[in-house]
Amino acid sequence: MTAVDPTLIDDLDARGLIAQMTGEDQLRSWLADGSRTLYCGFDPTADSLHIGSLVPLLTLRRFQQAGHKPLALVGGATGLIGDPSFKAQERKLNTPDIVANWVEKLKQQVSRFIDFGSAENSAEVVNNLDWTEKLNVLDFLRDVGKHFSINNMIQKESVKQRIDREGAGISFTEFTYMILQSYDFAELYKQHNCTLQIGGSDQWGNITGGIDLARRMYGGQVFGLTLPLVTKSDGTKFGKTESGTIWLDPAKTSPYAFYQFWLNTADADAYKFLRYFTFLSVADIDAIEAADNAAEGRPQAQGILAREVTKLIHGEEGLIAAERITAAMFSGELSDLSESDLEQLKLDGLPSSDLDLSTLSDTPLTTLLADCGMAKAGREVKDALGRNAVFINGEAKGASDNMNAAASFSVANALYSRFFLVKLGKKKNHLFEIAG
RNA sequence: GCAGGGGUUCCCGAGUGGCCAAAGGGAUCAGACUGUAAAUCUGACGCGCAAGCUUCGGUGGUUCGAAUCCACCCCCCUGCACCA
Repeated sequence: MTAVDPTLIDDLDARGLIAQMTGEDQLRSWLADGSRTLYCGFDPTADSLHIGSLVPLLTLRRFQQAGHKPLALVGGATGLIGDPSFKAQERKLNTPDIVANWVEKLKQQVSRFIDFGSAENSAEVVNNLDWTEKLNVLDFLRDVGKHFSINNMIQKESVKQRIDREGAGISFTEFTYMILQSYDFAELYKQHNCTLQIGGSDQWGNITGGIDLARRMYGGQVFGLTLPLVTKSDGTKFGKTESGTIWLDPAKTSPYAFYQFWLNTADADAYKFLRYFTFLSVADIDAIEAADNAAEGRPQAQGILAREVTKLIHGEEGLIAAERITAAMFSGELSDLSESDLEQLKLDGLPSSDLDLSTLSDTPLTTLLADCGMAKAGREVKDALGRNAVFINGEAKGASDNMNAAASFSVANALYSRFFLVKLGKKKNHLFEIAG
């Protein structure tokens, strides 16, 4: 039997990672007394997870490090239905082939965060479609549905607003989601002796549903633990930026952009995020906070956070690439960059595109920079030009340069006759390479 | 099905014949201040370098002129009825 770390719950608690749990004392001793199997579900709602799923994902890993066996459940079945929990509106159903495709991608992604190789508590990925697919309706209704009381289900906070609220409503399909997820827990209890489900705090209703079902169907005593929803001090939504969601897939959010996201964390959130998203000890994080408070000026927390999380998600190479670009864009002199440095930045994931000089004469900068994705619309570029906040190879451009892109992008001005590094505002950079 | 309420620019939400690309707030972008932070202040915020162009559920109409008026249609909500 694998040795377990009995302080796990205390550590999670100290990190602020426990929103709710069932049978606290019982659960503590249950986890302290032996290696247990737990699971967390991830529904395929896109072709990649985003940082919203990071807290549960990393928590699975914390359990594994403490000697427990994690199961990552990918919701091939539940993804076909859609979880109504705290959703304001009914969602559109995705087609089975799309969901199946996403399931495959999530399986691979999830696999990188927990350890499958080694020990007795090696992780597994399971798919609830495997046991739901062959279930027929009548059996489901008789064997599973009988254990659920509609009276209880409509009391759940997670669906209450959909039931009470004007203008929303809930379909039978989504309403049934809770039953499906409950069935997962019961099934995992039977198949894997899985006795704990973790998830975001929005999953509480679904988790307690599963606990009841496992008891009713198999007489099993199982537990639930939920993790807090990540919030930001300024009240805006965590995990989104102007350019959209922060994904875990490096093809969707480059390690550089990922690193920058964490680096830009507000002071008020930085230490909380260190506790949530890194494996640094709580004592170390407290020490960092104390040191930052004592010091003048810029805190070190964001840098540590960005490094730790980027390394966790994108590995050492991803981190190095992100730091290389950051150094070049925010501190380095352009003249310090060698030709191969520039080539490397492009490979590292600095946004870049090819430039055809021959078509430049009638293209305003506003169009050019909006099209390459630096700004959402020409208007933003225009605004920046009006404030001399556009730099091409370090040279400030103003409104009068707008119609004269050809002069700004001339071979003579190019770095190594090939590259243009364009900066819009303080934080947006783009590398152009002369095509051909 | 009947009655009533409603569909406005990313979101919330004003606007009921011209002064409306459409108040206000949020989100977002840029600038100042800083520390690639927060707060604050400034500017931008349908598209377009511009001239100008395209919007207010849809289609048609009235009018010199419509988000605003009329007709029909679609969708949502609330009652009631129908169904059982």
